[in-house]
Amino acid sequence: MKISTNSRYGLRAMTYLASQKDYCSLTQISKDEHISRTYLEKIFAKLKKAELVKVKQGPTGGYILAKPASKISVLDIFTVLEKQILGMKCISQHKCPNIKNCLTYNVWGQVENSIYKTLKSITLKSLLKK
Amino acid sequence: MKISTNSRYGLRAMTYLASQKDYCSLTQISKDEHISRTYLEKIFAKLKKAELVKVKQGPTGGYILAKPASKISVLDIFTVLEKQILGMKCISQHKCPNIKNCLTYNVWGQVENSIYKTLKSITLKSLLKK
DNA sequence: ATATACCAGAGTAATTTACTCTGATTTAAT
DNA sequence: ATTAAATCAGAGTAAATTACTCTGGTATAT
Repeated sequence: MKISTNSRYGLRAMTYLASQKDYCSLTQISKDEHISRTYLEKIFAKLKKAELVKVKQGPTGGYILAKPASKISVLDIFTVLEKQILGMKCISQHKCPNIKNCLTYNVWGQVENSIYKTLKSITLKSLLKK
Repeated sequence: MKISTNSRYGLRAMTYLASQKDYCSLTQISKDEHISRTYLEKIFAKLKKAELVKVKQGPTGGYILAKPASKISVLDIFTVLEKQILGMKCISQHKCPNIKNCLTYNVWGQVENSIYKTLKSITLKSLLKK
């Protein structure tokens, strides 16, 4: 069980943005965080669509948080970047034919819940305080 | 983020054992739970090594829980079958060179902790009560 | 005008997953 | 003792996923 590179990079990039005052270019984030720029582009396309960041194009442009760092949780970010926080087909798409009799089914819901709760409690601001 | 088939099958098989009084053969579990027998063999080799199940060989043999169902948690099972509950290299193997300055590092520990706590609180017995 | 940014989609190598196949070994019941 | 039913062990593999890159755009502030 692990968190995808997508989410991990996204979290790092968002934490980086939270630590900056002005717009940051992807090239800059790419250099400082050692993440491929083209890969960052994919990630930021999603973050933008979800309105977690704002864009300014052209020279001196880049990305900036769309909200205060205290209002953006890790859950907000992972929800956008992780296909599913806990991607069990039997939970998400009701794919398992035996779901009604499945004794283990409840486990996944409980685990998912506790992950949600934890991720929601961590904001970008709280990460900066370190 | 998802739990491996290994762990899911293992949990189902262990829950099955918990619901039975006597030794169960892998062929029987395989049929009832629709899991390939050879695949089950791999899983049970690990469960046996971890002393979560006991073996009786020969005809009428098979596997049985090594402890009461109330004393076996889902965490016990996943610890054996999941390579790592939350397999982030930066947590487990100290692979990241930037770990000391990493602001996001704490997130993984907190998530891991909450998963642990949840999995530990669920016993095989509690799953049967449904 | 143009440099510097973002946008978009196809492509891909490496890794991981979820198994199977084959054959040996052990042991309880007869 | 025989044998049938079980476990044990290790190599092999097809399919899916991951973690990217490559190419060629488009938008816009200076």
